Amino acid sequence: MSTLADLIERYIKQQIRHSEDQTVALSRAQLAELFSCVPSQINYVLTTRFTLERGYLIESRRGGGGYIRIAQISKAERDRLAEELFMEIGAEISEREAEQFLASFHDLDVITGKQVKLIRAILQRETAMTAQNRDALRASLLRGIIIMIMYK
Amino acid sequence: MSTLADLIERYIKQQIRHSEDQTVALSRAQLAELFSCVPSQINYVLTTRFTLERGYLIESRRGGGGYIRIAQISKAERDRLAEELFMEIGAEISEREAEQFLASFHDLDVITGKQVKLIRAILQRETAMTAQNRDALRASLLRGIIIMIMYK
DNA sequence: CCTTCTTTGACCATGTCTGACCTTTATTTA
DNA sequence: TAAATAAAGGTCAGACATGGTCAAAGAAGG
Repeated sequence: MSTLADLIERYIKQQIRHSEDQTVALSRAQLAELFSCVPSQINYVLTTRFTLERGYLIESRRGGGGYIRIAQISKAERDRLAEELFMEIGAEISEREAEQFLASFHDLDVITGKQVKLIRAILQRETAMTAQNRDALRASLLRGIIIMIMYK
Repeated sequence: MSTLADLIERYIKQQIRHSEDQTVALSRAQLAELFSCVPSQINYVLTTRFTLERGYLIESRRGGGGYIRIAQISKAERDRLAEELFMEIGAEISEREAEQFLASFHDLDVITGKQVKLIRAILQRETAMTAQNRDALRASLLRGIIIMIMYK
């Protein structure tokens, strides 16, 4: 049985399919009106079904002329973004930055959740072994591992 | 879906692009007339979209023959401003501040429109995951991402 | 039952636009 | 040329128009 959230999700995805550029702009209030529900229900659907992990970008604006725009990131686009992200790995990165990269690569479906854990463990283990230049080592490792996965 | 302010902003930016020296001089009253709105609407657009942080200089004069001149600053100047802007990212920033920073970096050509969207999504996603210290996390993420882009 | 997902509503934050009133500068007039 | 007047532009508060958040109640599934 479909829930309201499912219906709204389906509706939005249909709109995206029918669009030219895999993007829809909608009014939260109007959508809520269309489905006879409270506006915040729309937020619920967005936060549970149109996340970055699932390949969607959401942007919105309040006030007069406000809107919610949902864009589906295409496979090619994701690859491009992943490529860009990869280029952004500097010569040296902190543990925290490495963590951010891992999360982003995961979001872009470059690596799985298990791979994230494995890579994290590898980074920790390897950097613990050397006394200097851990950040550089971490960057090299991350780069090496990611490129292996990307071009497998 | 565009608001009046958006239309006026677009119009002015177009004028600047079509100019020789990245500068336009306009009459507040005439512009207001052109867009059928009150003159103060022009001020609204100027103060929200053509700020120094975003790379524009405004000068004006009242009285007979008065004018408003908008100038887009040079590339070198923009780089300097971007540097300054970066330094202004505090230890903790709100979502709204992050949004302003993104708009500013975008106007200063540090990041592309697509990068803005991606970064916004990443910030939202990451901050949604942790319950505390969101502002601090947001600041770190923004700093990290921007600096990687700036010095890539 | 217990947990997780869904739905709602009260309250919040932010963006836009207008109009009344103010200030500055140029031009005209006495 | 000082005063008056006209011709710009500036400020600000308030009305509106949206979207966002969060906690709690309700529903569905194990």
